Amino acid sequence: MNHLFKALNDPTRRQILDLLRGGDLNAGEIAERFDMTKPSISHHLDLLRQAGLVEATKQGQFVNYSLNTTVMDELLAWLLSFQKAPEAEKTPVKHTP
Amino acid sequence: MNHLFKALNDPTRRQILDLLRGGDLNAGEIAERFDMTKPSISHHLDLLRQAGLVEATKQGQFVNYSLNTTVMDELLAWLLSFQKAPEAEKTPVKHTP
DNA sequence: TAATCATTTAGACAACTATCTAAATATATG
DNA sequence: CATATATTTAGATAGTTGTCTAAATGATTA
Repeated sequence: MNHLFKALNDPTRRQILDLLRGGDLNAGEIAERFDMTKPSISHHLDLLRQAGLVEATKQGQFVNYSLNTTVMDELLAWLLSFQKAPEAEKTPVKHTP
Repeated sequence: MNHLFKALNDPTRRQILDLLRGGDLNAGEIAERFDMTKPSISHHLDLLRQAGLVEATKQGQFVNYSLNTTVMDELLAWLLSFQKAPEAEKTPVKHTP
């Protein structure tokens, strides 16, 4: 999960993911929405792609980026496994009937 | 969520969280389980504490560390919001009745 | 083919991070 | 009080990361 955590550990990259929820965009359209140069955005997109969070498909001159959220499943499972009460209660508690 | 993502973006820190699921441990007990110096572990514990993922309580000579998973809720919600289908289907599909 | 547009690659640089050793602080105990 | 134990703080260093500019690649169009 290293690549995934690394990819998510940046506000710009998380914003890109949020952006793509509205539908696919190409690299230029994504870059337009940030106050950052295109090479920088290209680098972020590369890290997202390495993590499997986005898929890049060349369409003529353009490169289309689309979300792939299946990669989040493992992380989701890990997080959820923390949520369920793992320990027995230490003091007796009246349960709802 | 920056502190949270930063805290989770390290294998040692994630291992510490996994360790603490088995119950509270003090700093020394945690350090014992890693091939790393105590100051390094202390630093990792500090970052986990900053993110709110663990709580440190001094008990005499020792410092007890315990999990606090409530901080994960926001992240969990964000991840889950990606899972639900956001778009209408593009081709008609027979729904289960 | 030449010119233009979209995107990425290369290289540089400042800032941040993980780790270490040495020292400091705090608590317990003879 | 003096010594030992637990933990953190300080400072140093190598490696990583985010960003930029300049150049390269690839596709479209005059």
